[in-house]
Formats: sequence, structure tokens, C-alpha cells
Amino acid sequence: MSRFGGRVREYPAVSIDRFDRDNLRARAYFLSHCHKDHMKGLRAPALKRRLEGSLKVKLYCSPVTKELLLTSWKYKFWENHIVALEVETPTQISLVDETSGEKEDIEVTLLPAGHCPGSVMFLFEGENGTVLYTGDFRLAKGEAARMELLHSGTRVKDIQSVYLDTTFCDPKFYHIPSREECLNGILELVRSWTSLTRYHVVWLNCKAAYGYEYLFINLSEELGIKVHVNKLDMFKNMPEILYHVTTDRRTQIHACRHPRDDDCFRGNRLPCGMTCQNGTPLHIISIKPSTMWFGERIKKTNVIVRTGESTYRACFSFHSSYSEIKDFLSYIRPVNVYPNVLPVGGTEDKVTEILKPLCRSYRRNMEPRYRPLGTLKRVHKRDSSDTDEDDLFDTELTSTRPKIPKQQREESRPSSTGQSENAEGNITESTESYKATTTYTSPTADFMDCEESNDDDDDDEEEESEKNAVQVLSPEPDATSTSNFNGVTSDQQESNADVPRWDAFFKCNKLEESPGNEDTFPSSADAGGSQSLFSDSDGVSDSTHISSQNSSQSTHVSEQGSQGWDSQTDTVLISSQERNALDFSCFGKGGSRTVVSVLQETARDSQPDNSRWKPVGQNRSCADDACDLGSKDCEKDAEAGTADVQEVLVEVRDNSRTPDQELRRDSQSSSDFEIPLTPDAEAPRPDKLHCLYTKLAAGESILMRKTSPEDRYYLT
DNA sequence: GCGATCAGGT
DNA sequence: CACACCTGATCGC
Repeated sequence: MSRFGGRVREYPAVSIDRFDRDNLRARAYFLSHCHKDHMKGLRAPALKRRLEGSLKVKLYCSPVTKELLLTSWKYKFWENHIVALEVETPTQISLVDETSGEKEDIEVTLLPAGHCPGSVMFLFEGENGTVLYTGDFRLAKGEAARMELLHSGTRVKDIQSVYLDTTFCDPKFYHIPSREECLNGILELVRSWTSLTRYHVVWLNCKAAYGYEYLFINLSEELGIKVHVNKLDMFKNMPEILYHVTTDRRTQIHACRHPRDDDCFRGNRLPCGMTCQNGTPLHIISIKPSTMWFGERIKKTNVIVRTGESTYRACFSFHSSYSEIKDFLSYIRPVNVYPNVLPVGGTEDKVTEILKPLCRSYRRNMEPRYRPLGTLKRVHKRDSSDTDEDDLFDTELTSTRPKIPKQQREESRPSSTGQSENAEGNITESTESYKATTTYTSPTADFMDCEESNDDDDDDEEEESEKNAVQVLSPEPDATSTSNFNGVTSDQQESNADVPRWDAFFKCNKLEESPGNEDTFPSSADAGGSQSLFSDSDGVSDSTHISSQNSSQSTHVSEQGSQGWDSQTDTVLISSQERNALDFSCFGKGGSRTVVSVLQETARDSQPDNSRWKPVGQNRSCADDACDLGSKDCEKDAEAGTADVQEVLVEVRDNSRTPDQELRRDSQSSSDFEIPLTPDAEAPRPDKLHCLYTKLAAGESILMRKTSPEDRYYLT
């Protein structure tokens, strides 16, 4: 919950997401999204009175937020005081004090926040510097780097302060499976249940809040079943959502609610009252999207966990994970950061302790932090035929998002010229302390910082290797959620690699799945499994509690519930982390059926880090893309595989992995597949690596003496 | 009667 | 703990 007071230090004349107390005197209001905890005071009589006596006071928000807000009669009085600003369109706003006539100009840009429909971040630029207020956000790794308006020219803007959504800024939420992974898990569960008979229905136990629409749309699109909701008038002008929800209760997917909906469910009744259809009783399962619940699991879990005879938990998050937050902040690298939220048990100090090192004001360990990066940069430059430092950044920035129109950057230019100069000066100033000891010029400073921190993990938490044969995790990079700079991986899923503006937010999954995929895998399990195989590589990290195992197999539900949570141990996805054939052995297991999507590793002997798992029989666009840059073998493998190997009955045992393998696997988890091997590099020695990780975990500085493949670790 | 706040629920 | 609400009780205006 936001405990942001409403005002940023730099621009106290505006109030954001808080409308009570001191905020009543603001010259302009901003609403990042339509969640109640960001709307405190928004309908209070005091503010209403203020509006009535003013011609100037406006509330600025995104068009979708405006629509959602005005749907509620309680906020109708705002109608003539709301200004919808288009996302990613810098807008000049004059802040006029109506009593003194005093005026201050400020430029604001709305950036997509990926939290719920209409959610945005606000980027303020003016005399007191550039300030980013994130509101609530969920941005996958690398998404900040794809936001052109966070950049000026080829580098990230000089941002004075970030007011940050720190909801999950706690190592226990180190990794949260990407939106796509979670969605796919739910999709396959819903698919397998609803396909049993038409009387098998699913109740999505969602909280009363915007943010699940993305789920509804994707389920509806994939399964052709609309989602029953209590209300849909707020979407009347959003056909993309409207089409997929319904108030007709005779559907197999429900997201309706009732004050005591859990009681309903226990009585085999849907919140809307349905218990049977045509005299036939309904068979209902409930799926409860949760994040915190998963954060608390000690062991790694699937993105779907069965919690009872007919109840499931599905991992689902509106907020960025710990590692996503760190990735975001370390890319932005502001001078200051202020948490908007105190995470669970945390104190402000604790959060600040985590975040400050990612800010520019934090100088300690500066020197060693940059060293390996510089080396990497040269390596990368050579191999990618880049010719200068700016190109490095440029290449990265643009190649990861080739479909983003350049025009927007152009548009932002005129208004941000002054800002850009400002940024220049500040960056130079801020980098001087390490310049002396490195050979890098400031233009790449932010970029390098970002790279580094993308993975600098304190890999911590549990070391928990998957002891259960069961819990073999799927996570294979979901391009969207993790690989920002590794252009190809992102390109694979270009559509959802796009900055999550609201439209894209809804389309990404549909686009993710190529039509060919369906053809190749008519069965539901296969479709889901194949998608999940391309999910987040970060899930590989041992430090995560929430694994991104997205085994659609776990969703092979049976009416009797005999294949529940326990029997999920029999259903496995073998994935990227099973990169070494020796890491697992397969053997049949009498009685229990295990569905496995078999993956093959793209062989690149000299370069383990560049290896890439491909699912046999995978025939999706991203696989194709990967092949473009990968070896030819890869293509062959894929094709050969398509022929017959789709499902194999095996059991996977995963306890043969050595700690050393764990570490190596970790190091590759977010590496850039596309960066060729450093010519003179040698494979990391396990002991060296272990030492490195120990130091990293302890927060010690690390001085790399020579380039090794791990360096690419920083170059995600 | 309305609101703010808190307790208790999911 | 609280994602982001909801309901209900109490208190003050």
C-alpha cells in the first residue's frame, strides 16, 4: 500500500495520488491509476469545494484512468476538471497559484507502468530537475531501457529523484515469474478443467481491483470462453476488454464476486449464485491469484499450486519483483530514491539500504564496479561491429526494440533540449569520481551501470537445489520479463517486449504465441508447456522462492482431484536449467504418468553461456528468431524434433546437479546469448566463480582482472 | 447522514 | 505482514 504523501520534494506545487490534507492546496493533481489507495481524498468534500471555486485546478491522468474514474458516479464531479494526457507524450503544464498569480512551468510525461489498466508513471521535468514518480508498477527487466522518453539522445536522462514502488523490495520476492508465465500456468489449468465437460467451471478468486483484465482477456482469447464479471460498464469504451467479459452467468469462467464469496464456493456455488446448469450441478474449482502467498513458500513452487481438493493458488503480481526493482533503479540511476511503499516487514532504512547503492549518490565500490563492464564493452563492440561507445548504447537500445517508432524520440526533443544539457552536465559531474580510474567516458556510464546491476545479485536466500524430482523448473527466459539488452531474446517476442502501454499490455500474449504453435501442438498441455519453456531464465536463480515453473502438466486436473499437488511431482518440464544432459536422467516410473517436454540444448561447445535450450518440436516465432542468430544446428534440431517428440513419459531426477553446476547455471541465467564469446576468454573455474558469488553476496567489491564469460553476466 | 478511522475479513 | 479492496462498528461533525 502506498504511503506516499502526495508530494515530491522538487515540485511541491503538484500532488500525486494523494488528495487530502496539504495536498488540498496543490496547483495540479495527478492520478497514476485507479486503485483506492492512490485516491485518498479524491472525492472528499474539501477537494470538491476547491474545484468548484477554481477554473485552473486540474487532475491529470491517462485516458484509461479517466474513463475508469468517471464511470463511478462518486467521481463524476471531476468530469470538467480531468485532463487525460496521452501516454508517452510530453506535455507542458503551467502551475499557477490562483491567489498570488505565481507561475511555474513543468513538463510531464506519462509512461506505461504495467500495473493495471491505465496505470502510468509520471516523469516531471522542470527547473528543479527531473523526477520520476512510478506510482505502482510492474516492469520486466530491461523495460526502462526501452522507454525512449526516459532517454535523451542515446542515454538515460539525468534523473534527480525516483519515487519508487517498493512493494516487493524484499529479497523474498527476488524473482516473480513473468506475467506470461503466470498467465500460461493459469491458462492451462483453466483449459484442462473447462475442457472436461461444459459443467466444469472455474472461479477466478480475484480481488476487487483493476489489474486482472489482462488475465481475462487472454483466457477468453485462448479458450473462447468469456469471463463472467459483476460489472462491465467501466469498459464500455474499451472494446478490447469488453469483448472478453460478460454478465451472462452461463459461462465456464467466472470472476464475479460476492461479499462472502468463499462461503459460496464452499457450498459449491459461484459468487453469482450459479450452482447448476440445465439441472446438472456444476463442478467448480477456484483459482486465487496471489503474490505474497508465493513469496512465503520456503520451497520453490509451481506458478500454480493446488491447495485443496478444488482450490488452487496462481502466482500473479501487479508489482515488480525485487530483482525487477533493482534492475529498473540501477538503469535509471537517479541521484535520490524514495520508497513509496514500505514492504511487508521492512523499515524505511532497510529499503533504503537496498536501494541507495543503485543510486548515483552512492560512490562506494565505484571503481571495481565498472571495470569488468569496460572490458565487456570492448568485447561486445568488436564482435558486434560497433565502432564507438555511443554505438554500444545505441545498438542496445534500438536493437531491442526495433519496432518502436523513432518519431517519439524526435517529438520529445524540442521540449527536452534544455533538460538534455542539464543531464549532460550532471552526468559528467557524477561520473568524475570514477573516471580517473577507468577509461570509460561518461556516455556509457549509465548504460554500464545498468548492465551490471541487472544481475548483481545477492544470491542469497535458499540454496535449495531441486531435490524433488518434481520440482524441476521450467524457467527459460521469457524474453519479455528478463532479457532487456539481449536483443535477440527480446526480439523473439517483440510484441510483448514492447513497452507495456495499455494496448500492448493486452495483446502481448496473443502475439506471443505464433499461429504455427497451435498447429504443431493441438493439445492444450503442449501449447502451454511450449510457452512456458520460453519463460524467464531468471527463475533459474536459486535465490528465488517463487520459481517460474509453469508446468501446464500440473494442470492435468482430474475430476477426482487425484492428480493434485502431490501428484504434480510427477509432472515435469525440463528446461533451460537442465542444460547439461548429465544433469538429469530419465527413466520411466511405474504407475504415475509424467509429461515432459523434452528440450535440447543448442550446442555451442566453446561457450556454455551462449547455449540455448530449445524445446523439441517447438515451432514458435521466437525459436525461429533464435535460430537466426544461433547455430544452424539449432534449426535442424527444432525441425527434427517437431516430427515426433512431443510428449515423452519420463521422470526427471534433478538431484545430480553439483553446486558448481548450480553456480554456473546461475551465471548464465541472464546472460546475453547473442554476445559472442570473448576470444581469449576461458570458462569460469567453479572455485573462482564460487568466490565471486560469495563476495557479491557479502556486498564486497569485486575486481575483475581479466575478461571471462561471467563478465557478460553484467551485460545481460 | 456523512466522513474518517479502525477492526476484521479475504 | 498485506496485493487492494470490502464490510461493519464507532466517533465526530
